[in-house]
Parts: sequence; C-alpha cells; structure tokens
Amino acid sequence: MLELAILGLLKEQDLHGYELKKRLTETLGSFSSVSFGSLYPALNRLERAGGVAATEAGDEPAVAVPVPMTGSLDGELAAYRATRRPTRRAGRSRKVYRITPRGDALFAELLAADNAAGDDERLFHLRLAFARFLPPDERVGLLERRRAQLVERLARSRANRKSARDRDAYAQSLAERDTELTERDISWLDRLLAAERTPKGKAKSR
Amino acid sequence: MLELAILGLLKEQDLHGYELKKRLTETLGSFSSVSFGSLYPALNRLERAGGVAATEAGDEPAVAVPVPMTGSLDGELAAYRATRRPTRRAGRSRKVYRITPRGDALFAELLAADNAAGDDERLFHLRLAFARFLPPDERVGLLERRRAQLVERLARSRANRKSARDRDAYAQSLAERDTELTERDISWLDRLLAAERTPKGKAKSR
DNA sequence: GCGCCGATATATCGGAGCGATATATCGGCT
DNA sequence: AGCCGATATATCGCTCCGATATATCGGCGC
Repeated sequence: MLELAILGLLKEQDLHGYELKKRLTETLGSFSSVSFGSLYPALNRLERAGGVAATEAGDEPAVAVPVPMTGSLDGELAAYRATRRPTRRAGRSRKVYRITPRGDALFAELLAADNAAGDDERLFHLRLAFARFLPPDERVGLLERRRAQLVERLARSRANRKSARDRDAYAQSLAERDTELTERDISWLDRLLAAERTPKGKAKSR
Repeated sequence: MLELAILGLLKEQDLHGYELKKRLTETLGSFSSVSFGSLYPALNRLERAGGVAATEAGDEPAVAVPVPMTGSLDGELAAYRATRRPTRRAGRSRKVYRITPRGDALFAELLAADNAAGDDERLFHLRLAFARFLPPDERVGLLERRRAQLVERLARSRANRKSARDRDAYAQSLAERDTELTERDISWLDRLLAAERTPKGKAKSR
C-alpha cells in the first residue's frame, strides 16, 4: 500500500524520506498520517526490489529550485528564509529517492490490481488519488468496483442498524452514522462516475 | 484495542471465539471485520493476563438457552432448526470464555484511558459503544476530547483542500469529501453532547 | 453405508503498519 | 560555550490482517 503511494509521488518528483512523509499525509487524507516506522522500511523494500534508486545527497540541494507543487506555507517559509540569508539546509544529510523503470512498472501493476476482496478504504482513496495515470475505462472500473463494495456494506449497515434498536442509544447512534456515511459515499461515487462519463475535456492532467 | 472490545462483549454474556467474532463485526461497525488472526491471539493474551477464563465446552451448550441479544436472523434460524429436530451442534468443540474480576478492572482501565495523542477513529467508536459503562461526566469528556481532535483535523483538512486546488480533479474531490465528512462528524458529536447534557432519563441502560 | 461437501470452530504464519525511541547533525538563541 | 529545536534516517516491539491449516460434525447423494 505504501509502495503505491511512494512510487506515485516519486513519479512527479525526486524526494527524500522526510519530505515524502509530508506529502504522503496530504495525499492519504487528513487522517492516517504514515509513520516513519512504515515509511523507511517501505523505502528499503522498494530499493531492494529495484523500484527506486537512492542517491546520498551531500549538502547542495539535488534540484536547484525544488518544485513547490503548492504555493503553500512551506514554500513561503523557505522563500522567507532564503531572502534573509542564503542558508545551507540544517540537519542530517538526505537520501534522495528516484523512481526507476522497474518502479514505473510496479506502480502500474499496483494501481491496476483489482482487489476484488477486501474493502480497504485507504487503498481505494490512494488509487483514486492517482487515477490520472489510469486509462479512462479502468477509472470507471475502479469506481464501480468500489461502489459495489459500498452497496454491499450498506446492506450490512442497515441490517445492523435495525438490530441495534434494542441496544442502547450509543449503539444506535453509531449504527445510524455508519449508514448515513455509507449512503453519502455512494452518492459521492455516483457524482464521480457521472463526471467520468461526461468528459468535457476539462480534466487537468499532468 | 481488541482486548477492550472482547472484554466489553464478555461483560454481557459468556461467548466462544467464533460467536465473539460475529458480534465484534457488528460492534465495530459495518467495516473493519476483525480477523481470526487477531481475535485468537488477543484471547490468548487476555487468558495469560488473567482477564478471561476459558472452559472447554463438551458438546452440551454451556447455557441452556443462549441469550439471543437481538431478535435477529441468527436467533430465528436457530429456533427453526430447534423445532425441526433437537440437533446437537455441528463442528469442532468450543472454548467458552468468561470474564474475570481482573478482566473487569482491565476493561474499566482500557475504557477510561484518555489517549490524548492519536486520533484513532476505531478506538473512539469502540469506547462510545461501551459508553454506558462510563460515568456521565467521563462520557462528556470522551466526546469532547474527540471533538477537539476533529476540529484540529478539520483545520488540516481545509488547508489541504485549499492546496489541492492546483492538483487534479480527483485530489480535489478527495479533499472535499474529507472536509465534509469531518464537518458532519463534528455536528454528529455535537448532537451526542447535547443529548448527554439534557438527560431526560430516557437512556436505556442495562 | 460410504464418501464427500459445507458449516462450525480453533489456531498459526508471514507481513504490513504504527508508536516510541534512538541517533545524528546543523542553525540559532542565550 | 552550551543547549534547544528542527531536520532527517533508522530500528524495535507490538498489534492486526489475510491466507492457510487443521479438526469435527451433519447432511446429502448414491
């Protein structure tokens, strides 16, 4: 799972572990903030598998002007510090990771794999975040598979909600929330599917 | 985490592993269906710690009429089979688990622990499911702590949503969903808090 | 009656992810 | 000079999961 995320980010830009972590927490959503205890082992796995190559960066930045990607806080802060003084980066030396052709192939494989079983929300969100690398028909497939899973889940959720009626108020509230969330997620997917089928050519790809 | 769930269910009724798993998937919500690979090890941990005691059931049921808990499918099916024939249960012999006083204490400890750090959704849901075992003021505390976490998360989520504007449509949609879900969860908690503060004495406790 | 399928049930294994912690190195503040 | 805090990489122990193995019984076809 992490492998997919790492490779996806490295496809855009070479990055070192620490920076990778920040972007990862953005990509995966506001929750689920990827621990270093999973990131570094995952990077090592990828390196052993030949999916990424690491270059020990001295102290000059690997890229003259690292692509800001967003006009966000980090960028502005860095710019501010840069005007104050041409400071050399603080802290320990970095290992900058770069994706290889093997990694590209691995990424495509992980992205397309149709995990029929298992309704892993995080994995779906991750795939969706990289949906732009998927051909349009596979995008629809991804969304429809997810929709089917949610419909199944909704049935279980409604059954559970019914049977929760003779439990206490907390169980009921929990079950109601569950049902509503699933319903909303389904209509969210329906909106995405509708957008997918009326192309309009406005999609901003990279 | 599983320990808390197991002990909470065993507080109501003695259960064997397989049945425990079914109830667990209900309690934890429609997703996250607790694997045997975590359940049985967790039961062994609890047994070693003296929180539960296992009795190897022969083939007579440990309880003459196992409490149905819900008038649900399981119950009706069992009743149906019972009318057809006084069948002896099929399958391998069971190990029925019973909670001990040590387990009771452990449960209280796990339920009350104020995990300031870490915004683990599942753990919160689990605690809420057993909120009836908490004194009213601690219930409010639990809800308010969760609310604070969600407010923090909402801030991150909104920031991320803003910075997602110059990424593709999928990232934007993902970020919007994130924000909306968090907002809805906060108002859900507000409703629970309001209900908590206007007691009305209607709460159905056990 | 016999064999086999499917349900019931317990158990283990390898791997992934997490939280805590250790280690290293530098800038800046006092 | 000394220390703090930010940056960065890395490891340890643990929990949980999915897959798989194992055991045992009822019921079905033939």
